[in-house]
Amino acid sequence: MSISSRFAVGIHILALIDLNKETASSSEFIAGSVNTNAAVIRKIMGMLKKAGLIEVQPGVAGAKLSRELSEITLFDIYKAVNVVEENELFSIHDKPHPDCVVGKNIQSTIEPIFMAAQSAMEKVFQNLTLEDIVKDIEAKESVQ
Amino acid sequence: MSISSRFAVGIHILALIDLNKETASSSEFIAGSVNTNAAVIRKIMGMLKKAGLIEVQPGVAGAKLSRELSEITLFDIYKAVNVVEENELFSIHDKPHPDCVVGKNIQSTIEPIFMAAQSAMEKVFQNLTLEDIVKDIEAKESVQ
DNA sequence: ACATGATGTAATTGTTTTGGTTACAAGTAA
DNA sequence: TTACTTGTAACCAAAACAATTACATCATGT
Repeated sequence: MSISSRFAVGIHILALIDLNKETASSSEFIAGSVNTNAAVIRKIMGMLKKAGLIEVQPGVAGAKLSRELSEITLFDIYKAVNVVEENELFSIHDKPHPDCVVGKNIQSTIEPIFMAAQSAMEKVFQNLTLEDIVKDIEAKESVQ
Repeated sequence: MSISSRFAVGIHILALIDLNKETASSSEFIAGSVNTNAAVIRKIMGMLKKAGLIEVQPGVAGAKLSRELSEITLFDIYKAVNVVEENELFSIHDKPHPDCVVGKNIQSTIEPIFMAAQSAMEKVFQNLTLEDIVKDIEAKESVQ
């Protein structure tokens, strides 16, 4: 099991749009950097657009960020690309036997724990922004 | 995307073995409580056995916990049933273009963040034991 | 107006994972 | 021996992913 790479690609796309501001980042160009098909990029960019993170116009090459780098958290991207449903990171077997002490109670016992675990994970993304990503990339670049 | 219910079922199995100590919990019996096939239960119990959490003997019905309830964390179970690989909760697109500023650095920038998020999630399970689960179930039971 | 090139989106495909199912070898015990 | 259990292997349908192809639609420059 693994969470879709749409999330990583989404971060890649947004960072690239910013670091490549001077020229238009077409889906073809981004696809070259990500190393995938342009249609895949357009699909993910569609999600980012729908979430209000970027502005794109049909027919015109490129996209721009809707907000400041520091105003876009990784959690925003995570939600935009829809890689994990709300409180459904962990699946629970359904219809455990209601006549059994464990079967009757296991779901309500486990659910809040799974929710807490998912929240702990998501909080990491809430505390990081695209600015952190871009600055980290720039720092690595300046060293080389 | 969702993490396999093997984890939830693993917790269910162990809690049931404990709460049903007085009689032997055969795979058939457990399957009834979980509401699935006995072969599925045996497969998961094989993982729990391999991880040293339970003791089972071929041919003889039932299983017993290898350690005290308080000595078995949810993280132990999580690892035992192998639902998420080490540091691979999030997948990252591979072979981004090395001639691109973003493509060259994105992986090393994102990886530690993804690891931190996964760790935050796993820590929740490290801080909970089967004892917490069983006590919670017993508490619910005593109210009814 | 028209050609060019871009985005938006649907349909298809191969691969992998999941959970369920059947079957059966091998062990245990009355 | 008989009955029951665990341990596995094999197989299947369904779902998710990422890649790919195709094409409608839009924008722009000549």
